[in-house]
Amino acid sequence: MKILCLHSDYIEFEAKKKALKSAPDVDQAKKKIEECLVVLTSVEKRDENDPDAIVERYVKEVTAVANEVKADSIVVYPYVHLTSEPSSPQIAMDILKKVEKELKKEFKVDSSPFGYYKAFTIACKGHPMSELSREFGPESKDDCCGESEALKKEEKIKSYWHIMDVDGKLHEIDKFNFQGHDNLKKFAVYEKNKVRQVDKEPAHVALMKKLEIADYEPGSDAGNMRYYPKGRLIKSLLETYITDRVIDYGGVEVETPIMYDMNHPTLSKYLQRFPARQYQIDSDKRSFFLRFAACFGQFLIAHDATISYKDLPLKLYELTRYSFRREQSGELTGLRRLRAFTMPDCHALCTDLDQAIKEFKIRYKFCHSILKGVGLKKDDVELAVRVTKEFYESNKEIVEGLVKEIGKPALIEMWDQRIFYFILKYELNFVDGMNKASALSTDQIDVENGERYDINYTDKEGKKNHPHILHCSPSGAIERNIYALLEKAAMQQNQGKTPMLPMWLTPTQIRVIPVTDEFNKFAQGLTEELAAENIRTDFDDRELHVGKKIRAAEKEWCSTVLVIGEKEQKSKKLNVRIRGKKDLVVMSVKELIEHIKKETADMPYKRLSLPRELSKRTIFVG
RNA sequence: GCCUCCGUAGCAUAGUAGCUAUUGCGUUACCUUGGUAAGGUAAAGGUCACGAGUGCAACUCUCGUCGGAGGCUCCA
Repeated sequence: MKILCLHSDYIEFEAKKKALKSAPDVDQAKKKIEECLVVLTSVEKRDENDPDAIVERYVKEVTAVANEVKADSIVVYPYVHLTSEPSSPQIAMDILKKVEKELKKEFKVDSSPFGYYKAFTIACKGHPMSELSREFGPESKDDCCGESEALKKEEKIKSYWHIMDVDGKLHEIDKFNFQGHDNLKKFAVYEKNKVRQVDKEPAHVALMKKLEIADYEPGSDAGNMRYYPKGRLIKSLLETYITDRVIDYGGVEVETPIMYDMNHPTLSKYLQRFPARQYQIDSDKRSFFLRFAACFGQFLIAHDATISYKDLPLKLYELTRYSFRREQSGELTGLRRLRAFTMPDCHALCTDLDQAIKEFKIRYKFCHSILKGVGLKKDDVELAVRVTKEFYESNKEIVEGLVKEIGKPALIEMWDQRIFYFILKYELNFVDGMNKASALSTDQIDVENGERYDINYTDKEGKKNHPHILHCSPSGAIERNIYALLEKAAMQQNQGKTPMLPMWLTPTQIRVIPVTDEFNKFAQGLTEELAAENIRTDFDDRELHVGKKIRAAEKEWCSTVLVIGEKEQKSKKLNVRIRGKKDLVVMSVKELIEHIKKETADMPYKRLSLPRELSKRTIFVG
């Protein structure tokens, strides 16, 4: 919808000739209205998705303008020339009729005839507020008043908060004894009361820069980060790890487009169920939105596939680089909350609720195991379960099972009716040093989209059925994993411990430091030898004193540091400084390799794409 | 999106309505050949975020824009 509001002394128009066959006849061809707000109006193609929302928004906008300029007479003037993508005349007429009816409740309203060539004269007042244009759609991004269906619905729905203990008993949050469960308390308070007392920048923001992992990119939109070589390595390792594990679990990896047609019949309906928070792209005459998850692509694939009950559960998987969510600018922070993020998304199509529940349980264990591999144990996360009352009443033991598995009390949110498309959902939340909580792993039982997307499988009797669909991100966003690891390291540092990343993610696993440049050759040989074992090794060939090189290695969080000189060259024994340990350890090369292999067992390996000689490395951050 | 605070060299910082804008790290050059967390000397490096306004004079005051942080709100 595009409108142009003109506060006018008068408007005079005359209907000359029908421009559309379908145009209704008019009884009064010529008309003059004085002291009015003329609203030139173009109804657009995209408005067809949700005419009622558009009417509501239109009335709101026009009312606001009319009140501002103190006009009590409004002229709705159909004016298709404002847009290059008009809606069908039928819908436009329908919308305009409704608009007129609504506006009449508060204003004197006239309208010019629809579908005619018209002659007109407008005398615009010319004061600063007298000419205003507005543009909006059912999905418009600066949609402040046209809240989506789901949002409005959510306001009405009551939710009940509880803590469930390991024995499956529900407690009121206020009455629960949180002793020994500090993080859960912080998380529960955070979720329920939305209380926050933070005045500092989160710790990981400084770390992500200092360690040359990631940085803000002023040349892009907010929440779209740049990743330096070390950050790319860490991301790539996490991506590989999670993808490999999902494939082991039975995931079938696909790749789907990052943008979708706004007017696709199925997608547009789905879109309307959520707040208008997506990026839009206009290309020629079509509008696209950037995906906020892999659901669309995977559902469209599933829609076209021939699926037998024997194939189920069918687990479709994609690592989305990127998913996009246009979060409000004030909500973005470092790597915690982004507008472009990398999210593994694994759906499972299941025959019925029973199979969905069975699979849901398998995946819950799977998520815990994924997070453990990433470096986040059960101690590091808090469980939240969101469930409809109806589902809970008849499936208590499932929720209890989730709590039992994590082995500590959890937050339960219960709704008296279903808001979104799911009946049960859990999240594993990380609570950071400032008591902020963010969801990592999550899974949902979706009872709606099988039908919405017309996804079918053939059952034993040869009949078509819609599957139940599980939506799971086993790790949550990769960037958020990095955020959690850095925040965890920062918390350890505050407790006087040495901050570090899991060794398999550490960019430099072995730093070789020659005592003088005399030993550079030896150092280089040793570096190559270790690197050949798939251990990320580099050596500090810069003309610096040993103490300084060690300091540099410590500041980079290198897992192990070797200082080598004459002693090592002769004895072939290495003095190894292991991060987090006070004393030096003497090892042979073989023992060192074994130590690293043991620490990184079963985790993927990738090379770091930087020169092994530190003197040849570009400094990306001061 | 709204409210509050912030933006000075690659990074981190000091400072003032007035003459050539601090300091540290890093960078470059030279000296130092050094054994487990900072060796020495020197040099280069700045449109004080951007734009407008007020003043004889603006990095400094005011407004706007952009970017960042925190709060509100939100998180499919």
